[in-house]
Amino acid sequence: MNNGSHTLTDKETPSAVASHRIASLIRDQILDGSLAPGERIRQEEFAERFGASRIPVKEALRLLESDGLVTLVANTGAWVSRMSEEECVEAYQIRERLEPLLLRESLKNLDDATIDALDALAAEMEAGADVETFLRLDRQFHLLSYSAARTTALAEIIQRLWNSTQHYRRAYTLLVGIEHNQISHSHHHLIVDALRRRDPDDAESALVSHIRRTRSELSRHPEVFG
Amino acid sequence: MNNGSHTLTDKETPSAVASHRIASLIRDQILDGSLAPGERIRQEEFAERFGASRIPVKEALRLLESDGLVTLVANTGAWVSRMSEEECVEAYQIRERLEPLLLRESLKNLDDATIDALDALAAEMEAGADVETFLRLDRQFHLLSYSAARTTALAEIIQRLWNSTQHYRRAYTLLVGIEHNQISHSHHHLIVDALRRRDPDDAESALVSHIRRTRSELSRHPEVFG
DNA sequence: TAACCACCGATTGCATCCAATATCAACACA
DNA sequence: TGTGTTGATATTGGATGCAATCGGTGGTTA
Repeated sequence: MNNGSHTLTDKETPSAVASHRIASLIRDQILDGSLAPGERIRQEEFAERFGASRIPVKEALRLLESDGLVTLVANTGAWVSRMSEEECVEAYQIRERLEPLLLRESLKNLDDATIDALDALAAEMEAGADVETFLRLDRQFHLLSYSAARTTALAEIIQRLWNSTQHYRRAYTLLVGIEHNQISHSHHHLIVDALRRRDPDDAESALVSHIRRTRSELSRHPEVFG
Repeated sequence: MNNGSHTLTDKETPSAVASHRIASLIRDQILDGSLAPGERIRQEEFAERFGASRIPVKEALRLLESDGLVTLVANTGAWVSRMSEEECVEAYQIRERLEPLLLRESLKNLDDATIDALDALAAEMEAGADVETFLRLDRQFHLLSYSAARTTALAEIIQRLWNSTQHYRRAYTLLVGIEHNQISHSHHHLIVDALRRRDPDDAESALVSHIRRTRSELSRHPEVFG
């Protein structure tokens, strides 16, 4: 889905094809926050920005629409998708059911070196830094914990959900500060511990409570969706 | 996603737009079996068949690719997606986690009349008929049981999974015959019973065992994927 | 005889041009 | 003064034509 370094499914996307390349560029801009929800995307403007015609931009927007990142209205235009609180909560409900399954699948093939790396990441997060580093390390931690899974369709659905909620996750973290998310460190350690013991059920339940906690936190801060 | 009558999410797809209309037509052909997995889809051929240019066909193929129904290779062509046994099993693993959630969400708003209708459908299936009727009623039963859910993203993911596995479900049923799926009737009755008692946990577990049974049956008949 | 290379047809990807549609502002009218 | 209507403008959707790329076939050579 994404050609960036922070990808989950590295399927060979022919980025030689302009429409896919453009889709990746726009996607990155949405994910890193330079394109905020509600902002309009004009085909002509982006076409000349990327030095291409409007056709590949149009197709790129279609791709992003199916990712849920862009909302298209016929004969009218394209906007960066805006999520309501209900939609975001729904995404977390789905993640709560699916990510444990992905973690379980990954655990089947997870080697000790990767578990050590996860441990190191959890410790590094605890050292504390700025919000952007916190978000980056958190993403890295979870993606690495899923990296040994061979279930590509599942990974793709989950990556989609991560992407579509990314903006609101950042907004929430910026709002409450990382010190308010200290409890996440405990969750991460619990997950690493369960993985090291090769206990899939325990790993699942630790991850469930981690995701559920974030969901309820988001519900307590509806101003993120204003 | 789909403009046909057998749709789950009736979001206003502007079918005035040619690319969406064409996507629906091709999707229907894939779902009803007239376009089998592995078959090639030539842009020019389908363009003149639908009385349009190649551009909307190309965009329609992109849409179908993101639905997982079509596989695109750059500068080479498009084929109806073919699933391996592993991919199909993976789809069922995901369904096993997600559909119970959708059923639970639906149950919150399900009225008694709909439950009666589900009961009637379960009975009608038991009366027995040909394979095609069996498949149609089964689909109708489950979609109706989900119809009161307001979680659109969840419904969309599940519809996608149904669509991508539809061909293999049909192949399996044709192979073993409907009499071999008598046990499904019991599952359906269990689900209706749990819904009538407004017991979400019981409804979930009945549905889980229903889906899991189908998954293991599919694993026992790998020739479906030959 | 088998393997390798060059060429050619077929098919898709992209750019340019034209048509259709929505948005917005000015204007007439009650 | 408020409202409905109508026109101009901006923006997207689609058709045609050309360039780029892939797959197969024939010929050549070791």
